[in-house]
Amino acid sequence: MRWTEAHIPTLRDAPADAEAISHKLLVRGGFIRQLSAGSYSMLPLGQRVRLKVIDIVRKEIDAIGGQEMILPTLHPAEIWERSGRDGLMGENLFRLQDRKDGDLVLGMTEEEIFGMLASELSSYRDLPQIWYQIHTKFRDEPRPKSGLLRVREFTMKDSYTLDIDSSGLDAGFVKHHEAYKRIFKRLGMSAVDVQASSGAMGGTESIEFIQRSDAGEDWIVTCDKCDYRANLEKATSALEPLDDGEPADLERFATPGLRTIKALAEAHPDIAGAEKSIKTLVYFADDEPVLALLRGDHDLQEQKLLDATAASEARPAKVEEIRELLGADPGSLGGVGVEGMTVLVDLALEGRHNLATGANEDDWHYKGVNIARDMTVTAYVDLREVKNGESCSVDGGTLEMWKGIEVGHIFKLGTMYSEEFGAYVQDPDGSSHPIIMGSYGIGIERGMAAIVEASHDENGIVWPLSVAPYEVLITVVRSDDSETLAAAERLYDGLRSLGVDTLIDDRVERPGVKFADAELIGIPFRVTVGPRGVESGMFELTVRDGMHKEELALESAAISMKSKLDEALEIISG
RNA sequence: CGGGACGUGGCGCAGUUUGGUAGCGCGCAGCGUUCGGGACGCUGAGGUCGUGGGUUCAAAUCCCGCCGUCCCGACCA
Repeated sequence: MRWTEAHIPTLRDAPADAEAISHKLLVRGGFIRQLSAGSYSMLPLGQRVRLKVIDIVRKEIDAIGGQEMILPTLHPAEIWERSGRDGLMGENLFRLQDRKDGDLVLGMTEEEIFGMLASELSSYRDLPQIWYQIHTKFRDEPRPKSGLLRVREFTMKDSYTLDIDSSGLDAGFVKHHEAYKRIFKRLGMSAVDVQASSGAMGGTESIEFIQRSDAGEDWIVTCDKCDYRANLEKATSALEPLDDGEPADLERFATPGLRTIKALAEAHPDIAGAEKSIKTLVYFADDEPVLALLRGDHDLQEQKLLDATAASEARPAKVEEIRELLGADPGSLGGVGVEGMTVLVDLALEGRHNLATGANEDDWHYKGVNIARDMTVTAYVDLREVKNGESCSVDGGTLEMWKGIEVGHIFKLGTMYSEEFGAYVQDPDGSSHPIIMGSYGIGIERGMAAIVEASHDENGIVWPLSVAPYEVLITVVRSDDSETLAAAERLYDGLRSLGVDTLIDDRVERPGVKFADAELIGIPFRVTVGPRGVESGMFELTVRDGMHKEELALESAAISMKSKLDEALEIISG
């Protein structure tokens, strides 16, 4: 492509209040433009990158047996009502009406539609299947932000596995897991797989792929010794064992004015240290009151509460609600004697005794609390949020926390969609089984932004070769000089005939402008062609990543450039 | 949804406190000089000041409503 024929409007200035560096660079470089909050146009340069990302994703999913199709994004709302996700997704689901007042929604993912298609299958012989599409998704995000990182309209590769049994699901899940690792490697990313919560998708197991970046919104916990990696929403850690001594009797004691665990611990260090206290939290999970009990020095991880209650929404109870439920204000709450209400106790409290907790009467507490003896516990579950520096529950290593961007997520779904949409097949014995589904997503444009977040310098983007809008940029230093331009054109034709994706900057601009633009748009290899080089028979090659320079002999420049590219591509795919 | 800020040529902004009919930088067009790291001179084009209403002789500026955008939080596959 010739720069003078291309649409590459680079800018000196970027949106000043934008937070994410990838957003600034992609706007300045002429890759994207914002239309409205969370809605972006892909300009020619951006579209080239996007298509290269899509191509890599498509090839890898094809390679594990995926069959590409394309489904509607406009869905009758009734389908989402049937799956129950209409309510589950709440405000995040775009809704609209057609001319006949029919309720429609725009798809966020398409388990429902794929499930409906799967209902046409009738025999185990039809399985397994991997179906996928690369298509637009809509989410009415409460707060789009950070450019392409969180938008309302985007492209997702969503694939779905259909299997007769859980071992089939496991196999499809592993295939995707491996394919995703290859995809992110080929995209030039260092994204890692971490254990994750399934959230509103439901299902049993899920793994996220996270690109480390401060622009990310997920906190990841990793062990410095082993390969334990988990989203904070899911992460666990090992705790030092505590000795509670001999079990004592339950006893009420007055605690006037003591409304925090800290105050209680300071006033009664012998009986109510934070580790020996119970933190009592009252939540509403889908309008159902839940008591969540944690050790006094621990914090609740709300996603864990959601997972434990299978609720789609949780919120702390208001003070008046708490008073109505338990008869006391926060600060004097406890689980002793609570009946007829879900009581979830964190695993760190299991088997503990001689603890202190509120008595559900203002200014009174219990001591000598033995959870198993004195409370009606619905379940012991993991509710605690891991803290930085705690010990790994696998090998005792030290846990570190860092932020990252979720670029992919794979789920073992189970049978909920197939049951709802009638996707059953018969096994060899003739009995009918719901198809077991898995679902697997990659956000294409978010991936692009994550690449930029991870790969840029002070002068601009450093695209990995595999997704760069062009592989080689020829910067013509004096394109008004006919001899120089002719030499550059010969190189351009030579590279193009060798199949190299080449952009030639043939603008009549000063060199500084061209160099600055070259670095901004981040093409991996730049060949500088100027009168000086034509004179001496050498072109200068600059590798964008690191800005290393070397010389190319003029007459063989195209060939040697091509072999350098092949070498680089081999490193990526090998 | 709560808090904060902003909306003025294509882009980035000043002007608003103190009302008098719009300005700067970049970019763009023409001419000339220059040009291997964001050149310079001259000339020029380009703006319903987000929008609706109000106050006023007069509104980018003051008042009210609405819309939009960004940031923090809540939220979020």
